[in-house]
Amino acid sequence: MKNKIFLFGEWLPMSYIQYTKKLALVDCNSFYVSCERLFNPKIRKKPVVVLSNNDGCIVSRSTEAKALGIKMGEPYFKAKDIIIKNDVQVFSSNYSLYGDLSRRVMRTLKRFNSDIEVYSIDEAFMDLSNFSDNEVEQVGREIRETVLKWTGIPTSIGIAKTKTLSKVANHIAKKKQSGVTSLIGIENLDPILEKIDINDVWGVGRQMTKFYQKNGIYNAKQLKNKSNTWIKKSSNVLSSRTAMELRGVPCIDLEKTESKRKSCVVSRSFGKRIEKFQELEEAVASYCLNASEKIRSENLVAKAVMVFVRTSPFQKQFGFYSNSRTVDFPIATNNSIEIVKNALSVLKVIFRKGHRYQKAGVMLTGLTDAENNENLFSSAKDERINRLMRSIDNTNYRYGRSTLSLASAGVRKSWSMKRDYNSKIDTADFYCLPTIRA
DNA sequence: TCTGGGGTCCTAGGACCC
DNA sequence: TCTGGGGTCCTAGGACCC
Repeated sequence: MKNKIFLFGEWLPMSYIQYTKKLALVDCNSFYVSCERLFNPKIRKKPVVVLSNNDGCIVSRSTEAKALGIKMGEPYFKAKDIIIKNDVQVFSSNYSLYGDLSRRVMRTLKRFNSDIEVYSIDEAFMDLSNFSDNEVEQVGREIRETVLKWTGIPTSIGIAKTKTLSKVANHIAKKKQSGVTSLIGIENLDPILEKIDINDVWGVGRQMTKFYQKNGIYNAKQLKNKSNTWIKKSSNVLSSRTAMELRGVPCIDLEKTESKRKSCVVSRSFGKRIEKFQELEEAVASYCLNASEKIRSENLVAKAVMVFVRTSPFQKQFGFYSNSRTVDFPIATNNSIEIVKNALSVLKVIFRKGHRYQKAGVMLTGLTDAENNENLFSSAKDERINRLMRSIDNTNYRYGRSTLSLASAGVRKSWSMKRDYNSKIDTADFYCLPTIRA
């Protein structure tokens, strides 16, 4: 319990009594849509949506699209009528573009303060504690303007004493012209928290919303004023942390150093339903190649691989089938060949003939540093395999993914996902540079 | 006809041990 | 025939996030 102090019936970080923090949450507005707009001025004022993988769901909406009543996460086919009627511009997601623009935004933020936590592709927490209470909102505005000028991406910024409150502030900032809201220096936050629906509080999801509402808690103020004992007893520590944070007591620290991940998932829905074992085998093999390349690039090894397959949960008339199986490796590995071999061997076990498979995936678990993986059985053979993997990775990096692959991953890939509305912009690909003719 | 993908953390319950 | 209690570790499943 070093670095912690017992306060309000809870172990809290020592930092709480040392000084009060000022945390900013910077959130890119309709991030994927903003990325597409950057390279396509014609859609600046139009309603725009970006679809998830396989063109399945709507995952990003412009303000105009939101105003039309298109909902977040809604299946594309259900929104199609509104989309056609209102000439909504539709894009398949283009993750290499979004990833690249995200890095530009984060680099810009680091110019203001290197103490940032990159929380997701479009969000970062920043520590602005070294600015005074009255300065902080103006600093937020400067950050916002700079990001807009340097990257073209509009953001909203919320500033408060805790992460959960800065989420609240950000929620308010989203609706403001200036795009910046600071709750620093406000004595009584109750009138503000009262207007925040309980399901809009960070950390309160669908299940907890139902539970809270059943107990008469409909907004953030009511949760804040509920006793911690009751919350902890009827839920768990995470919920009581949320309540503490609403009270202005920081319980969730800024994570400045990005920690190594513990698992790596590659999974996809298929462009069409699959019934043949061989096609499933190809898909699982290529997901394995993908995942093992990813962990090699982060210098990790996996203790086990899990394989899963399933049919569509929405088409009950065919009967739902879902199954998974895990294999442990005798020695942690990142060798593609070994990972594929093991994954395919358990795929045989969970495959049932006669199903229309909709999705499959692999998960590498128990990831640890490759350096610490030396053991009694390491041999010259391992070194040869490592060299082979390195040269495959280098080739694929230079000439494009899956230039070098395994035969088991298939060549035709008839199962691969749909991307009918790709904008074909790739800021990380030389061949996508626009050409100018003289 | 068509419904995403990739993470983390917590908890309950079982296996196992003494 | 009667069959303890407490600890640890692991896993699966659920809840949350974006």
